[in-house]
Amino acid sequence: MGKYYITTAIAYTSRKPHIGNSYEIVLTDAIARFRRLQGHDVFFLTGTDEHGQKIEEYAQKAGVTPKEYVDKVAAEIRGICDLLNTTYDKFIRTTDDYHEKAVQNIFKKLYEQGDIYKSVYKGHYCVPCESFFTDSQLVDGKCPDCGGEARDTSEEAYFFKLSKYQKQLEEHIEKHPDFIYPESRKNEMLNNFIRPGLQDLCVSRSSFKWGIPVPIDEGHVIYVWIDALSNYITALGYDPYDECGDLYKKYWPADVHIIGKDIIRFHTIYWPIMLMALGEPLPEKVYGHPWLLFGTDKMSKSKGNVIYADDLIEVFGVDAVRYYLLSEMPHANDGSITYESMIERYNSDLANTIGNLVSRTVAMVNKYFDGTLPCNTCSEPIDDEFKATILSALPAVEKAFDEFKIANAAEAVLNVAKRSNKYIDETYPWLLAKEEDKKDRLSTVLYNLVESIRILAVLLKPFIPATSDKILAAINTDIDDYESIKTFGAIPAGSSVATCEPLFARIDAQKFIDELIAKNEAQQEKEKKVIEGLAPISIDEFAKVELRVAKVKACEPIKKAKKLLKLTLDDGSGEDRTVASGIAQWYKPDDLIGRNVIVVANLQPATLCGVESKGMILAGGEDEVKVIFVDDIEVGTKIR
RNA sequence: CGCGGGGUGGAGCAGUCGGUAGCUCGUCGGGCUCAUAACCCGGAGGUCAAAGGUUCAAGUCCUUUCCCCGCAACCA
Repeated sequence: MGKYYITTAIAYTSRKPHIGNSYEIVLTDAIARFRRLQGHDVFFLTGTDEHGQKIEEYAQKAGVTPKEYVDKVAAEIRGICDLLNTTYDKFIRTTDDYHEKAVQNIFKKLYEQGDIYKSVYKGHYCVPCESFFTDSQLVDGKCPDCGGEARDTSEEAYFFKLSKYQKQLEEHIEKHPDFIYPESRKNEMLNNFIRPGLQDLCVSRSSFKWGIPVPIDEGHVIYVWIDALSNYITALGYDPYDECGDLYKKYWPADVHIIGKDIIRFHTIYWPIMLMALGEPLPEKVYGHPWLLFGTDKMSKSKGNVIYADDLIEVFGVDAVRYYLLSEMPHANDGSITYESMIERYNSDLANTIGNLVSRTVAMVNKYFDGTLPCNTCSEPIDDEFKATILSALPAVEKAFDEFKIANAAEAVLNVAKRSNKYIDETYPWLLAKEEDKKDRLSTVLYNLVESIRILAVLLKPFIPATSDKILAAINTDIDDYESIKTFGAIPAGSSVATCEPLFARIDAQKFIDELIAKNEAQQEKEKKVIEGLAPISIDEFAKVELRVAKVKACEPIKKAKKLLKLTLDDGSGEDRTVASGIAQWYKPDDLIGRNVIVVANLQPATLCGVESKGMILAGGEDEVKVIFVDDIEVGTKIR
C-alpha cells in the first residue's frame, strides 16, 4: 500500500461555512479514513482561502482589519471540521507565511520564464458603483447595477499564458480518461472551454489590497487562482527556487482533489496548466462532487427545513450527521437534506438496524452465557451462506470507494447488519437456550454474530468512527485491522463481551418537528421585533418622496424576466411613464390594465432586464404581494 | 431559444454495454419475543412525464413536446 494524498477545496473565509462545506470535508474524511484502514500512508489536507476583495469589504463593514476578520472565520471553519471528527493532517491558511512566500516565488518563476506577462486589462468603470465590468457584463452598454454610464477604462495587470499549454492539456485529458471525474464533467470541460480556445488569464488585481503582493510590482496583488490553487503544493513545502520539503517529495502528486462541481473548471484547466508551467506532475484525479441542497420545498423557516451543520450535530450527534451526509448524498446528482429524511434514516439505519443488532446480541451473550462464549465449533449449513454474505461486503465497499460512490459503500456496510439481524431469526437463539443439549449450537450462533458485528464495526470506521469504537468496546475486542475482516473468525473462542448502552436512541419524528417549528417561530418572533421599524424621519424628508396616482394604460410581461411586468402609466403629466414591477408571479397584465395605482414618481430611473423603469408602484406583502389600487382617486393626484 | 440538473409504485432514489423494472421508507397481512414499539417473512401498488422514431428487443439510443428544480439576470 502506497501513499495517498487527498485534499478538499479550501473554504473561503467570507462567512461562517454552510452545510455544503461540511459535506465536502466529511466525504473527504471518509475516503481518507478508508484508505488509512487499507494501510495507505495517507496525507489529508484541508484549509481556508483568505484573500480577496470580498473579505476586505466584509472586514471593513465589521470594523476590523482583514486579518482579524479571517482569523475569526478560519477558526470557526476549523472548529466545524473538528466538530465533525475529521482527521485532516494539515490545515493550511492562505495567509500562512510559508504559503505567501511560496506563492510569490511561483509567480516570480512563471514571470521570469515568460508565462506571465504584463498587459492592459480593458473594461468599463461605473463611478457611482465603483465597479469594473467587462464588455459582456454590460447591459446595453450601461452599468448592469445602476443603469448609468460606464466609461471605458483600462488598468495594468498580469496575465498567465493559458493558451500556450492548451494543446498539452487537451492531450493529457485524453490520455488520462480518469483525470476528470465523473466523466460527464470531462466532456463539459473539453467542449465548452478547452477546445474553443483558452483565453489568457488575468492573475493580478490592483483594485484592492488584501492579497499576496506581486513580488515584482508593488501596486498589484496576486489574484485568487495562483494564490488558492497552489495551496495543494505549498502545504507540502513546495518552493520553485528551493529544495522542496520531504512531504512534497513523498506525497505529490495528489491522488485526488475533492471539490464542488462549481469549481471543476479551475481545477481541471488552470491548475494543471500552472503545474505544467512549473514542470511538476499533475494530480491523478479531480472529483467534482454534487451539491447538497436544502429540502425539496422552498426553504422556509416555518416548515423547519433550513438546516445548519452545527445545529444538526447538537441534536443528533456527530456520527448521525456524518452517516446521513455520506449515505444520503447521491454520487452524481445533487442531494437534498431535510429533517424528515434525516430522522427517518437515523431511526431505520442507525437505531433499528445497527443499534438494535448490537444491543440484542450483546444482551443474549450476557443472558445465556454470562458474557463468555464457550465454543464456536457447532456449525450448520445455514452458517456458510451467512458468513459468505458478511464477507462479501468488503469487496463491495472497496469497489464503491474506488468509484467514489460513498453512499453505495454505506449501503453495503449496512447490509452486514441487516443480514445479521436476519441470521438471528433464522437460528432462533432464544429457543436453543431452552434446550440444555443445544448449548454448543447456541454458543456458535452467538459467536458468529459477535464476529459479524466486529466486521461491521471495522467497516463502519470511515463513516461513524466514534460509534465503531463503541461497538468494538461492547464486544470487548481490539482486533480491528483490515486483514482481519477478509476472513471469518478472528475473534478467539472463549472471549467475553462487555455490556452496552443503546448506541442511538430512537427519535419521535412528529414530536421533533413540532418542537422545531415552535422553536423557529419563537425565534422569528424575536427577530421581527428587532427588525421592525426604521429610524424616524422628519416630515421634510418624507416630502421628498413624490407619490402620484396613475392609471395603467398598458401592461406586458418582460421577456427573459420571470418576475417583472412592464407597465405603461398615465400619471397626468401628459407623457407616458414606463415602470417595471416585480409582480409577475401574482398579477397578469389584464388584472392591472385600466386600474389606478400609486407610483413613486421621483425615484431614480433604473434599467431592469433591458427596460428602463422610471419609478415604482406601491405594493406590499411577504409571500403574496398585493398592489395598492386607488381606483376612486383621480389620475395625477398627489398622495400626502 | 441564458447555463445546468431532473421527471421510474404513496415518499426518496438505483437502474452499467439496449435483454424479465429494483432498493430504502411508508402501507397491508403474517411470524417472533433475544432486543431500542425493535427484528424476520409475505402481499398490494409502476402503460418508467407525453408523442413519434431506430431495433428481434427501449426506462436505457435518436427527434419533438410538456412539466419541475437549481444558477444567472433583474423583485426600483
